[in-house]
Amino acid sequence: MKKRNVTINEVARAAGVSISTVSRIINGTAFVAEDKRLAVETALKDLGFQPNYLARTLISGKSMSIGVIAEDIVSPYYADVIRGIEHQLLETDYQPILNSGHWSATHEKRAIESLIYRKVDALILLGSTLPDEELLEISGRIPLFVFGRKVTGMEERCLVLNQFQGGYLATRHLIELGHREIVHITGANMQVDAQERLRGYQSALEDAGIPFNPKLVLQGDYLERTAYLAVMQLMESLASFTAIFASNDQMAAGARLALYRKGLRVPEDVSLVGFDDLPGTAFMSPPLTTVHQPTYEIGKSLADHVLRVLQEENPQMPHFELSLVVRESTSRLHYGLRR
Amino acid sequence: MKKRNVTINEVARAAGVSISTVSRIINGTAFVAEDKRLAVETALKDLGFQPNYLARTLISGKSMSIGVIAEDIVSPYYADVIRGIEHQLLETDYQPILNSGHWSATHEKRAIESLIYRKVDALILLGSTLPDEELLEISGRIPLFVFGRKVTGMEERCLVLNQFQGGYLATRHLIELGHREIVHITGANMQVDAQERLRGYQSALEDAGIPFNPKLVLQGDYLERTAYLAVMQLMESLASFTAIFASNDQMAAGARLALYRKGLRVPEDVSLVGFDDLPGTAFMSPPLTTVHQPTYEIGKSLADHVLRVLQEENPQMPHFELSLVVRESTSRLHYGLRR
DNA sequence: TTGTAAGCGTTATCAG
DNA sequence: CTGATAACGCTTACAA
Repeated sequence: MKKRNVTINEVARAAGVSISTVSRIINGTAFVAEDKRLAVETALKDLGFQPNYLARTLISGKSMSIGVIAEDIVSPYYADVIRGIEHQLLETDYQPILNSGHWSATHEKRAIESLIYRKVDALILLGSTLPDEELLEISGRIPLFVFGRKVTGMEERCLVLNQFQGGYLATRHLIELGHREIVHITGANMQVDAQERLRGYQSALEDAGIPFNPKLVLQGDYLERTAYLAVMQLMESLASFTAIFASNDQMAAGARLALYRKGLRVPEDVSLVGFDDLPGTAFMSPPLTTVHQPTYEIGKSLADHVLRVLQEENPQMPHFELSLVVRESTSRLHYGLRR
Repeated sequence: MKKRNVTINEVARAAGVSISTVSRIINGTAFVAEDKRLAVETALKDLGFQPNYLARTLISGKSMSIGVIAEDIVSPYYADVIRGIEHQLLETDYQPILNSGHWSATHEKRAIESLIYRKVDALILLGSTLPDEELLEISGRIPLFVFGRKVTGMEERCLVLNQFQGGYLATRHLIELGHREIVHITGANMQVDAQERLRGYQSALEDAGIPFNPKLVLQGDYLERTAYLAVMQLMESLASFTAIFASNDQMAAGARLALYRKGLRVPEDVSLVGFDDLPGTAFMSPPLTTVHQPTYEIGKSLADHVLRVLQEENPQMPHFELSLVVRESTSRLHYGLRR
């Protein structure tokens, strides 16, 4: 079943020309007499010639591929960025090669080395757990681009969103609806985005003259279960609150289930805001008010940007804003109704 | 910034040996005198030598990579299979190279050719829209494995789940709870799995002596919006039903929102069953009863199987069963309460 | 045990 | 315009 691959050599012999001529025709590098061109072209077809990528790349040094490492390919958040990258690259000769970092510095490092070893022309990191110095060092070896993380020393290669602003927007929205006892469920402990969103929350509170109550800040980890448990516990402690701002949509779902279990309605009894605007949150019941991250567009722009850099164009890193999407999980506070 | 890559040649010169000796030490192919070994090893370290994958692969013909093409990497369903594949491969020297088919034969074909061109050692298709003959032809060029689709002529390379049984299980569950007016929202039109699930639904109905009512079958496409719209319309037509079985979890969410909009409770007024058991459905409100597909395990087994085949082990393709996960979106029919 | 040299399949650089 | 021939970086007979 395994027919040996036909090489440029056999084509040359079949067409009665030299291998250089064949190469020229394949790549359109130079003019070739009409008759030879014809002979070669039919030989190419007849033998079903397929160029060998490895041999090509070995010479040119360009693999026409771009490595993409996401913390987690499964996460819908990164998946959407990846979709954008893929779509943008579809029109070009470049191929994305995907890999996961699994939120672990070891795995990430491994994935990076593996892709460099495979001679990808550039590397895009969708989130990263490696220390700045290490990323800088890698950046010296290969064109490196990072999404979701500012690396000092290579700021112009980083695309970050203003998560602080997102947290602020979400919280201010709740405040404007009259809420003052607003719970915040944080993201994974040390993660920068999570910290920024918390800061946004605090800042909005402060600007509205609402004292910060640490008891209303619940430690989460971006997963449904933890948020669910935390909110359950909060309610059992009889704490008083009228709104919840979760640091991502998944935790908002967890919180929503806790409220459901305790017979609290959303938004009549408790208003709920998420973060990310994952596909699907528009179809939660009720549809979730959340902070939209333009992930797909980011993916497209990022890929485009990388390509430009590879073409030595020296473009500006694109910039994106977060925006609040008001749906049906938030409503004006009904005074007199609280726990 | 671009230091030229150090080659085995420079290492050899630095260590005062020949390139073959260096190669031998790197690959452990043969014994080398202790002193030379030491010299080479320090040279390797000092120069920071990194072997060139392309040159290696050009010779060996093995790229130590496995191409994975999913209809859609973003779909949580396939993403979970991919996660399984990745995890299994993590322990080996093999690298997965991911790509999307975007539910289009053209894109899929393109992705396949691209990966073959890149000399992946095997190809895993997670779903496929190409005709059988084409897949067979590809299978002649490279070890090919297909998940979610039976290709005649290469059955032993296909891993399929019994979707009929899943549909049957879901429907029977509802019947056992006393429901007789059960709506089914189908998956994308021509897709085999969707057809099988519908057949399972019909078969369960028949076995219970419940006449099949085509008006209760709603045409879906696996997306929330369509299911939402279809159920809204159904309710406005004043059709009578007490349960809904959606062909996937996303459509179940869409249906759930429609019920929510009309003030119908789940499961008190209408029972709801999904399909897939995507991460997150356990945290819908209420947690969704659904048919579990062991996607992660499938990914792991599949990768393991591919590796074995590559090692000429001739293993049996693993087999998996679907199972019903009963959560809180279904309950016994309250007689007298219906629309 | 070690080195020389012949590939692997292309592209690039020369002369002609 | 075209054809030798030298790379590309590495592995692997084949000698020594």
